[in-house]
Amino acid sequence: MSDRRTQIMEAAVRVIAEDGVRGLRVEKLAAAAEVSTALIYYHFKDRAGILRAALEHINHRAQTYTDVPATNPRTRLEQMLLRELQDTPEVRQNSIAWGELRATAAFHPDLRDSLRTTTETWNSDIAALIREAQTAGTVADSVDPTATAERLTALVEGLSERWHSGTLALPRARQLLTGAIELELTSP
Amino acid sequence: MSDRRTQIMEAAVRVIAEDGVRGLRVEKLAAAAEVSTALIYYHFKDRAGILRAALEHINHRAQTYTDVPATNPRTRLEQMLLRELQDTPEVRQNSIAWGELRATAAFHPDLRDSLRTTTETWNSDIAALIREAQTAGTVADSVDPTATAERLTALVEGLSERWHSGTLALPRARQLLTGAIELELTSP
DNA sequence: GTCTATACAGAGATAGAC
DNA sequence: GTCTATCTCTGTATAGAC
Repeated sequence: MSDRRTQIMEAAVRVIAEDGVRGLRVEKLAAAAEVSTALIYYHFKDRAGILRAALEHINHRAQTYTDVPATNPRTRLEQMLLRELQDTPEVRQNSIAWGELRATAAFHPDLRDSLRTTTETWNSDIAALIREAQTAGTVADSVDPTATAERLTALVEGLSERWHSGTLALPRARQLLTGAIELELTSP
Repeated sequence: MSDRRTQIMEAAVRVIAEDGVRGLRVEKLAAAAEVSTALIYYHFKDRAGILRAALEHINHRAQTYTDVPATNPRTRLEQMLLRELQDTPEVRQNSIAWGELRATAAFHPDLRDSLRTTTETWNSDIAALIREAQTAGTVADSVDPTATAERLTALVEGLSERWHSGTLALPRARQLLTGAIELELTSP
């Protein structure tokens, strides 16, 4: 991928995080990326192409920025999940943009494949961590890693959207998530 | 509110559920409502007015359609939550439209107040049900009704969005939710 | 590869009759 | 209150020079 493409995609994340997919205007994207609209069309063909590429890009960012210093698996698990609920520009941008793409996928089936892949990757990363923790003895064997991972990541998304829509304060969101992790990992 | 207004708003829910907020075209709305575009502008002033009213309308619908035949509190709780994850046209429409509303609120702060109110109502309804179940002895007293309600409703929203975006099959979503309810209501 | 300038379509909004 | 007809503007996309 050329430098220009990444430059435009980085700008796309910012613009989408600010105005939403719904509010994405090619001209504004061009301004944000400091290039002409024509160049954007040259690289991405059309608006749908821009969106597809932006999704891939956000996807890629989302997969990588969650790495966390290695301590014990259970702590890493908590940190990985909590990291999505942090008020830093990078996380906020990514999280908003990611939410937008999810929402958009409800109306654009062509976006779904890559969305599904990323979600599955995230789920199985979390599930793997749970299994590690089980091996280490910090989590009970009775816990179902797959289902637990699916629930926790879905909860993160739900909390995250409430945060961004102003329905839920961030500290409360983190608190609720911590409670859920506690509950999920402490078997009956 | 006049009949015409409600007629148009009912159509708006359908159109938004189908195309999203961004995909809402006044002309299409007019066709769906079987009126002229001019009439819509007459009643709602401009596109923003249409949207505001539509979101209020969705809000209102969302508050009412979750009533459930009275059995014991715990069962009603499960049914109220599971009801959001059903593949009937009405639920699907409402749920998609509601998701759109939430997503849109991230970029339109003026929508947040009514959104927050509705969410809080939902939360406290669920919390009340949990307290009832505690009184009835079906749920342990150690459960925190407020936090549990917040987590469960947020999870429903997360699962719901995954369902609509094609990331998660509906039966699986229901299964995960049931599991979460089980976990939340069965204290350590 | 990248720009400036521009064509073109589609959607929001209004005028004016009934 | 409601319609038909139409105006205007915004945003997508392309042509063509460099």
